[in-house]
Amino acid sequence: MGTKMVGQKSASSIERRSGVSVWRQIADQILHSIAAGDFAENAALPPEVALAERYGVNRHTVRSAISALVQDGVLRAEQGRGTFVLSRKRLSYPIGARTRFSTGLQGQTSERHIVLLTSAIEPASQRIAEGLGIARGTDVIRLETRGEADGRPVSRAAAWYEAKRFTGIDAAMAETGSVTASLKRFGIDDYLRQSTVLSARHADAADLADLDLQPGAIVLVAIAVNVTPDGRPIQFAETRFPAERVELKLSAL
Amino acid sequence: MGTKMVGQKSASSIERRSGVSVWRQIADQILHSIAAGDFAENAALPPEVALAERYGVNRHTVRSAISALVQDGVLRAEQGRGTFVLSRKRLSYPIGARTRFSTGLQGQTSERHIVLLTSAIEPASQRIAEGLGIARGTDVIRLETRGEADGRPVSRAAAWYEAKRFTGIDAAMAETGSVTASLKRFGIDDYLRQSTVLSARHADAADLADLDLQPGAIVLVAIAVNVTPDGRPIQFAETRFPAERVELKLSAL
DNA sequence: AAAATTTGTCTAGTGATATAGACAACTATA
DNA sequence: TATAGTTGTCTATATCACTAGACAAATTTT
Repeated sequence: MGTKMVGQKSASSIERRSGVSVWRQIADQILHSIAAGDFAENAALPPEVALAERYGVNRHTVRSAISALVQDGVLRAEQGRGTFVLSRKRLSYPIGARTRFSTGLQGQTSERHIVLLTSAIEPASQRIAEGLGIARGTDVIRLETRGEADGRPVSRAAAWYEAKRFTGIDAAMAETGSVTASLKRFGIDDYLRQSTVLSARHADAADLADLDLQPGAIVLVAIAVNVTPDGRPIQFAETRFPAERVELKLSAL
Repeated sequence: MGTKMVGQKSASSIERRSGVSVWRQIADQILHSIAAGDFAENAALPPEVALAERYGVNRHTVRSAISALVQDGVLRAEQGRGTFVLSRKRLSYPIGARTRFSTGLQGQTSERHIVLLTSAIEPASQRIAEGLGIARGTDVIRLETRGEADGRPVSRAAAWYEAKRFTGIDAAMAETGSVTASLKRFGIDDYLRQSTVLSARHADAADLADLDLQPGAIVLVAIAVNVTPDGRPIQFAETRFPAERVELKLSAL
């Protein structure tokens, strides 16, 4: 019995007939194990036979899991030598009353920016109207953006602003690449995060494409309302983070 | 160019050969759709043939998805009539500086409590020692608890306290079923959440058992440090929430 | 009563997933 | 150089996942 004890980890085993294939479950566990810091950068994974024994599966099944992670750029396999962790650690993304994309990630990455993907004017849906405190059907501007750090997508957001009040914010965003700078043009020097609701789900087809994820990946979903210091709603936003690359740090509590 | 439909809903499609079976992907999407409020309580799901057409799969595949959700208590199928949503909405779980289990869920459920599962004394690991600001290897008390609301598990936590300072807190927890009440016995009338780190992952075998989840489910993981008002660490805790039943609301920002 | 709608069950065929074993290719080490 | 350890490839087989079609059973509508 390979009583492999991993510190505090449970003996995480495999569920059959669950709708999730064995190789993917193993890939997920390896990924989780790497993210948890069980392997140093460039460290060797246990050999395939050992992993197969540990998970109680055939070696070929382990190979399927590994090859998915190699495809994904997480591992590198070298014939005769072993399989090695390329692992980039997860970004710790701060969430707080004054969270700004750029400030919080300082020091963790060398390069980061926001890309404006599309913008459109549309009538406010029920939940957006509620969030912004306006009547349902009022025109709002929707900005779709992607946040990138070191060339990898780390967030994907849709943000809604009241159209009448923020005419031209799409151009400002495209030009400055910064929400804070864009809002300055509308006389808003400061804004606060009023509320945030967090959930998690499997990535859908859009997430897979937008965030460059593999099927089966998990996204963290944050729905937030930003307000001026005196409490007037400015922005309603839904942001999706790839759970494998990002963790959320609630620091300003 | 795929004209991306952005009504509110993405054209949520199915990924083949992803390691996640088609029926599970559909089950997840239906679940997500229910959680998003697309169906009223007791509303009828579209008929199987319609769903099959919409997802571009065989009717039997849709039936697999539905039967998993029926097994899971989310849907009820009635021959000749249709399939109906039993849907219990997700609990909105508040996370803030002064989050207490009981207070925040008020009004959302009729019954809620914390069960102490096990307790043990063990040497502090690196990360726990760091969190509590003590030397690695110092004895700490670990309390394993489960939070339940309306008879369903909504959280599963491991909390660590310095053993010397909080001798007997396990008994206090067992007796009172409340962290706040237990800490009062040690002269702590108030405590704050210093920091919280959030992530999400697939539920492992332990989560499945502890939280009564189906394989493939997602858990939100919150790692928190609680401190006294003057900043002394009291408790280091890791809490897992079932993403399908709980969302986290960051309100006290 | 009849028709239409919907879920439930059955059979059959195809492709993906997983197991099993053997051996080749490459690397590091004794 | 020889050996042990590791990844890469091949064949074969069994099981699961998905498709396809047909019909039964139950309910609602006409």
